[in-house]
Amino acid sequence: MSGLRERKKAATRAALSWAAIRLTVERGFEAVKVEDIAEAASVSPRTFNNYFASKAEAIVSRHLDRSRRVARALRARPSQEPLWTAIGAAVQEQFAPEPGVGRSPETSPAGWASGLRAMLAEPALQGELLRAGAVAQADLAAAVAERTGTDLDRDMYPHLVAAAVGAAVSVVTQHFLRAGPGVPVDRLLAEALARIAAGLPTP
Amino acid sequence: MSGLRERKKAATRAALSWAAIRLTVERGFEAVKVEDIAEAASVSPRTFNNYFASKAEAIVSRHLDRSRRVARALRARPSQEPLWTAIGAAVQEQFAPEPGVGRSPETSPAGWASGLRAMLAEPALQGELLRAGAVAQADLAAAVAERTGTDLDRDMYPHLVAAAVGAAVSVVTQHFLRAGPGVPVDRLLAEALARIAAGLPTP
DNA sequence: CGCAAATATGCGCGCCCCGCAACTTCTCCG
DNA sequence: CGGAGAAGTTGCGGGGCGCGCATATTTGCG
Repeated sequence: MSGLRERKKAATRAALSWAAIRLTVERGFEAVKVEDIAEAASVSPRTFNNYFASKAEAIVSRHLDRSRRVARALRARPSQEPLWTAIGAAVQEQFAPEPGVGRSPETSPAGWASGLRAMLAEPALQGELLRAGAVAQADLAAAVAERTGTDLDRDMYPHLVAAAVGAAVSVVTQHFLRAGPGVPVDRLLAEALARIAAGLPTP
Repeated sequence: MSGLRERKKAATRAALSWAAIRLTVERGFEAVKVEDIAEAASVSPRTFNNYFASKAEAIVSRHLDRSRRVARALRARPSQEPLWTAIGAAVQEQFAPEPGVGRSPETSPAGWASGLRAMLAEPALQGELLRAGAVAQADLAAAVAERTGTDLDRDMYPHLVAAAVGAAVSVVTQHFLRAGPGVPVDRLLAEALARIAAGLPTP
């Protein structure tokens, strides 16, 4: 069912989200009006709100989509694989650095990075970002429950695993933004997940 | 420095937060206007925004305060105590059920509980709640760094520990609201923390 | 008691989010 | 292939909200 309609809708959604991100990184969250985003996506302001309930939602939309794919990736792993091995692979698969994407041609890498930091420092964005993480965790918990034969309603286990994975991703992201790209993301992710799977003993 | 000024300010803040919570539980988030909260606290609407930047912030304020106390409690534990023992105690200390508090005299326990659920289901609230958790985690990470002699900027370890604890608290809360008070909170918390400290092995 | 600082309040602006009612574009089936 | 109907877009308008600014009031202190 990928008619013209669906494709156009997806395109508009992506254009809006991308415009929201780009403009916010360039000018700052407060300085970007919904009208600007709509215009950048060649759409009426009213239409913006048909796709997203807020500026923050639009900006976070990409992160949300990517995070939700982790659960799908986990289901695709062979079922005889140990849980934490499968989780590690599923996460790496989604958070691998995408070649070429993620920067506007007009902006210098340095300016982009600092704009990104400023954007992620925005309180309104942080809340939305964490909410996106929570949504993704619900998906992931379901996948974990399937794989381990636990009950989503009665057992805390799948929720704990999902929350721990979310915590790892979040911590790695923050660390990466704080310390800069000295160490590649996949190494950091592997380290974080390994520590958690080891019970976080005092080093 | 606890002059009349400070005490009055704290009282107003508490009154506003409490009014926000009570009214939201009774009527629902959308149905409560800032004006109502201000009136319930005998304060002008403009003053509300001198204390809180949004309705959500006011509602979450109590949860935030409580969560931040965990770090303080951890510092107060004897330093020869094993890390996870100390953390368990510090968390339990803050999230122990408070006798008598937490309900308006006018409302039935059942109505209050269902109102609470509805309130916590509100997207805007969830974001703010998670943000509060993130703030508390920063405090907690600092306390963990002190205790374990790790570096907040260079090591992910203290952040991972704090995030894991936050995840545990969050999961327990959700489970408690989902399954009802069949099992006491302190048992659930103990179980969640124990599982994390054990590395979340598949059960 | 009286002044300086902190706080509370009133006013007004700009923006955001959404419901509603046309209007346009796509889909699907006879 | 053509027209009915579904789905998407847009303009309009309103209710609230968050906040800057100026003013009035209260508190702390000498």
